[in-house]
Amino acid sequence: MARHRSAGPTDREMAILSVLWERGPSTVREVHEALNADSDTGYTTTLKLMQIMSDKGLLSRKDAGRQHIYRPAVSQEKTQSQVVGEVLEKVFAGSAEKLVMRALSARKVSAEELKRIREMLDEMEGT
Amino acid sequence: MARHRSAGPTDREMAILSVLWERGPSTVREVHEALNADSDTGYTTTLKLMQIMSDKGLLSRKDAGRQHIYRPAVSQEKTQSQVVGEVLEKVFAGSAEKLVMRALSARKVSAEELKRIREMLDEMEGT
DNA sequence: CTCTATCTACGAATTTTTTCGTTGATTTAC
DNA sequence: GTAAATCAACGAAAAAATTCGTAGATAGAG
Repeated sequence: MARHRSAGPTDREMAILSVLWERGPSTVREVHEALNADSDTGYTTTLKLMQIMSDKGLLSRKDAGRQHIYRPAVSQEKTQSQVVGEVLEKVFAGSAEKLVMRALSARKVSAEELKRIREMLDEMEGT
Repeated sequence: MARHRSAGPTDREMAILSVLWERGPSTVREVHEALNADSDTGYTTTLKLMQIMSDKGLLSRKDAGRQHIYRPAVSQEKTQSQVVGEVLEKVFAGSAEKLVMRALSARKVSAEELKRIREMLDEMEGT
């Protein structure tokens, strides 16, 4: 009697979405091969997952001869916001500050990026 | 033949850790009741999960008469960093900037917090 | 046309995560 | 002391997520 996931794509679904966001509309084969740079699962696994995602409304597809061309049906922005929102609640008790701190110390951030972050802070305070 | 989770506590495990980080060492009963403010699962569910987490090394426990006192065996800092690291890779293609942006627009951040974030940016640039 | 490769569909198996029922022990209230 | 409440242990079930095998259809090579 497991409970409902609040929302958001699963890990594998996320991986597939990432490929599609980056590559644009693609066939199962293309996604599968992009994916197998990292992992190593069968072709039908990727296919099945993409079919499920299509049913769920995460992907849309159209026929192209014998094969199908898939594209994301959800935006990267919204999905990212959704995931961040979940993590914020579940892991950081809602504190965006803490999350930002951890993110900044987790990775090198270029001077360019720091600048843009500052600009965003300015905007937020400016109002 | 599902694959290995790269790391990190599951959702429910995370919820339990959060309670323990906030409350400090607690009994199963206490954790269970703190949890059921939100969800609504049986006592034995919480118990079982905490036993599993104990086996995994996420929690440690010591006897106190008939009952056990549990405490986190992993730090909140490391766990948060770990989760952020995963999200960074899987959802933001490694871009801390993007993650920070989304986090900032996801929640109201107080002037105080903005200030501390700025200070962190200063430190990072200062070097 | 025939053979081979490739693709989707479908069902099912596996793994992981979450949940609970039952049991037996121990404490507490009466 | 007896009954009711509370607890940990354990095994198992249910749900969710991931994986793949097989089958049938279609396209392309020869």
